[in-house]
Amino acid sequence: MTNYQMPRGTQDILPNEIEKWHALEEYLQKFTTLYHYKEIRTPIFEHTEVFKRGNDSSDMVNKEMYTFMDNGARSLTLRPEGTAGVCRSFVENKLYGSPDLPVKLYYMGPMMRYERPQKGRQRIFNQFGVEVLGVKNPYLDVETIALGYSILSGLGLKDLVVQLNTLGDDESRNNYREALKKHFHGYLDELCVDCHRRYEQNPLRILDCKVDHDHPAMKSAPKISDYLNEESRDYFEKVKAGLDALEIPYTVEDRLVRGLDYYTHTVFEIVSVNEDMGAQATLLAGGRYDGLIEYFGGPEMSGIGWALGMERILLALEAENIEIAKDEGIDAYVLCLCKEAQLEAFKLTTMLRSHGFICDTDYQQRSFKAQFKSVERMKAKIAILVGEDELASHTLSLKKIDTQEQFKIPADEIITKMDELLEERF
RNA sequence: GCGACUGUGGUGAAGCGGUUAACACAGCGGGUUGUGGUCCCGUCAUGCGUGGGUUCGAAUCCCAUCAGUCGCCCCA
Repeated sequence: MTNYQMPRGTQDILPNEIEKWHALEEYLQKFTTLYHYKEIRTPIFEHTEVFKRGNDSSDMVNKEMYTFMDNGARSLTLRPEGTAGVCRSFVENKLYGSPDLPVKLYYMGPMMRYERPQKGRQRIFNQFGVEVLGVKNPYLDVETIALGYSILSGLGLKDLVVQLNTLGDDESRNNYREALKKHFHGYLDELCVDCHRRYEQNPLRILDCKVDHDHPAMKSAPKISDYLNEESRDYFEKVKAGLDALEIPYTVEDRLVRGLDYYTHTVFEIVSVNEDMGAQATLLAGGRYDGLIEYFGGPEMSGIGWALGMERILLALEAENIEIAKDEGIDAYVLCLCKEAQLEAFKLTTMLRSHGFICDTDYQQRSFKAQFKSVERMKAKIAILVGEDELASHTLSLKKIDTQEQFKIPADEIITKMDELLEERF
C-alpha cells in the first residue's frame, strides 16, 4: 500500500469537498470578469529560465523548484508561480501590441513548490491570480488592490488586513539597500545566522526577521521612505490617495518586502488575522514589476498583479465559519422494492434524468430501510417507490420528503407530477 | 533544510510485551412480509503506516523509512 501513497504535500480533492472548489472558482471568475479581466492558460511547466532569472535571491527560485531535464538538454521547471509564465506569454504572443492596453488577465491552477508542508502550505497548491500588463498608472495599482480586497471581503471574510509598501524604482531601492547594509554592518555579530545570509543576498529581508525583531538596530534602521526619489515617492502617494478615495482600509508596513525579486514600487499583502489560520496567513499578495516584460524580450512595459492561495481562502472561510457552498441534494431517489422492479426502476431513473431531474437509484437490492436511508443521506427531495403493486397497476408511489405528502399516480404522469412538486429546477 | 509531536477498521478512538484488538459512530441484515430519521438485536480489523530487528511471543521495545500535524525558514 505504502508505495501508492500520494507524494508528500499533495492532496486529493474528494467529492465531498468539490462543491466548495466549484463555488470558489465560479465566484472568482465572475468577480474578475466584472473588472473585464480575461482568463489566460499557460503551461504547467516552462523552460527553467522563465522562473530562474540571473540574480534571483529568493528561496522559491533557488531551492524550491521542481526542475527536471526534458529528455535531452532542456531544463524544465514545474511552475512555482503564475506571473512569470503570463509575462512570457504576453511577450511571446505579442499581446503588448493590443490596441486596448492594459491587457488584464487572470489565471487559475496548480503551482508546485518543494517546501515542507504545514497548515496552509502544500507542495501542489492552487492559485488564482491577476495581471494587468502594459500600462503603468498608480490607479491601476489601486484598482488591482481594490479588486483583491473586494474579492475577499465579498466572500464574507472579516479578519482582513491590507498591508502596503513601496520598494521604489531601481535607483531608490539600490540606494536603500546600500544604506541598510551600512546600517547593519556594525551589528552583524549580534544578528542571527539567517540575517547574515540576508545581509548578503537581500538586505531588505533583514527587516522581516522574527528572531531579531526586537533588536534595537531594527528600530533605528533607515526607512525606505527616506530613500525614495521624487518619482517613486509621488507614485506611492497617488496609490495611497486612490485607496483612500475608494475607502479601502490599509496600513503602510515599511518592513513589507516581497519574496520575489522582480517587484518594484507597490507591494501589498492581504493577511488574515484570524487565529485559526496558523502561520501561513497571507491570503493574497502581489505587487508591481517593471523589468519582467523586458526580461522576456518585450518592450519596456510595466505590470502589476497578485495571486491568492485558494486552499488558504478555503481555510479562512472555515476559520470564520462561512459556508461558500451547500449540498443541494438530488431531486429524486428511486427505490426498487423487489427484484422484478429492477428494470422498471432503472428505466424510470434514466427517463427522469433525460428530463433534467438529478436522480439516483439502488443497484444493490438493499432492504427498504437501507434505501430510505439513502434518500436521507442524498438529501433527495422526492422518493419514488417501484414495487410489485406499482408494476401490476402501472402506477408510481411518490413521497415528498419535506412535507411528508404521499401520492400514487399513473406511471405516465410522473414528469408532470415531478414538475409540480419541484417548481424550482433547471 | 531545521525542531517537536503523531500514525490502530469507513470515522473517532482504547490497548503500551502474551486480550478472540475494547468501545462509540457510520454501514449492512433483522425486529416492522411496502415508508426513513427513535429504540432493540445481530454483524462488521487474520490485522495495528511500511520495512527490518530484539524476543519463546510485538499493535505494544529498537532502528530505518514513508506520511500527517504544529512551529522555524520561506511563501499564496
